[in-house]
Amino acid sequence: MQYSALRAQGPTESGQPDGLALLEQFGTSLSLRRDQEIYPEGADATNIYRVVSGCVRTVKLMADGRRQVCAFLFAGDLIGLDDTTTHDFGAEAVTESVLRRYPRRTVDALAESSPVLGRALRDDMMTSLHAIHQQLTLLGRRTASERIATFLLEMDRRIPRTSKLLLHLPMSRGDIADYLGLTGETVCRLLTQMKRDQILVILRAGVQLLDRAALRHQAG
Amino acid sequence: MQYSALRAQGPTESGQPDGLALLEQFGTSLSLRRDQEIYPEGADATNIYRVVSGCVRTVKLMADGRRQVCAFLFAGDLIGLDDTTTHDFGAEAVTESVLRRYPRRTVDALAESSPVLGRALRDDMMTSLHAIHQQLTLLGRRTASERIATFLLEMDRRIPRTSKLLLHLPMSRGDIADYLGLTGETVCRLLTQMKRDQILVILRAGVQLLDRAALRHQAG
DNA sequence: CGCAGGGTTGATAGCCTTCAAGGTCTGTGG
DNA sequence: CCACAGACCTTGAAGGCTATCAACCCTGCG
Repeated sequence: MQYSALRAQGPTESGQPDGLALLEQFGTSLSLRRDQEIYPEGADATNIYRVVSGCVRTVKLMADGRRQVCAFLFAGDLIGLDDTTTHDFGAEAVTESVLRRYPRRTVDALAESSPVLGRALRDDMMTSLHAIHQQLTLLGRRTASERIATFLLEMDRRIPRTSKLLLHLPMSRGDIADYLGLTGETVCRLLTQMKRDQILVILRAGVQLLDRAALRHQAG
Repeated sequence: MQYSALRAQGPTESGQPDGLALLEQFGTSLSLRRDQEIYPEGADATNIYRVVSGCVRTVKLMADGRRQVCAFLFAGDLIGLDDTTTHDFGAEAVTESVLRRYPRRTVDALAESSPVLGRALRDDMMTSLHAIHQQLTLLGRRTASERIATFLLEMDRRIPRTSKLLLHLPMSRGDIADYLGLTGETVCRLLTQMKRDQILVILRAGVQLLDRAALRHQAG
């Protein structure tokens, strides 16, 4: 059941369902409540996870409470692939989520014997690496409004759509702020500004993008 | 000659010289002038490089000239390992440098047959991944003076020392600024502030750290 | 109905940037 | 040896962008 559901969701990137399918018999499912921790920062990286449904964030905390969200993960995305012995980031459910868990030891062993799986994992890792590289310039060199525009385009690309018009944003303004290196208030203000500029409409469950060209322009 | 020099430098991390030694017969050396480009952003990742001597920066440019320095690399560090088909960053020599170049195809093939080399490469990749994760929180959530303090401690740890007291900083203030997501002026001002606070002395060729405890405190 | 939590908006402050003007060092050529 | 040009570094003044603090709204829920 789980298995076919996972295949139905498919990998986010141009993937090989068959490669990852090899893993399925070694996976176990787990359900998570909103804000439930999957593993803390610094935990042993004994498992990797795959998002079946819902949304997950990876976070890094500072001693005084400042927080950096490293990534948001959606159906099909792998979690914890880019850690070895311990996790650099903690992982938490943003919404109620279903995950599939695979023992890292098994994954590594299978990847050695199956070039297809090895390639699929490497591709996934490269995708997340590319994303994190982008994030570096975003945090280091982009203005707040460029960050918001970039974020909306990224979500527009990645979030599985339930409705044609609505872009459902499952994470809070605070989560978005911690992802973009801003504050929640700034995120609010810039979204309001974009609403005034007729770039989007703010709805209860998310946003509706009206002018993607303007958004791309604003993203720089 | 080149080979023994490379071994003398050794890997930066707790490495296996023997693992990387396997590669040596397939490597060719190249010398670089100051500011010379090794490869541009987006180039095919056909080779990986190892810094024998000198200092290299990896950079990402925006259309309007804004620049993000992703990393500084010193003797023993590998360049381009975390790219697959194309390089996410360009690479340039900060100072006159000597590099060793290895065809990626050869590296991959050797790594498959040699677990020792494979492990050495994976370790190196994880080190750079861990560093880039740190960089994310630094750029997203740290103040300017925390960034500078963190930077100085990183350089204190990584730069090969020629003198007991002097920490030679081969890169310009502008390079440091683009690495930390600041401006050159801010880097200057904060270094001057640290000098006033007796944390360091600014010398012609670099700095001398007087109070590493204070520096760690300021790094947060 | 009241409460709690997130979202929105406003006022103010502060950090860092921008713009600008010297200062210092290095390499080059007379 | 000296003069000079250029690049980098340093320092100052002013401004802008974003954070902080605060109030209010809205919604969902007990």
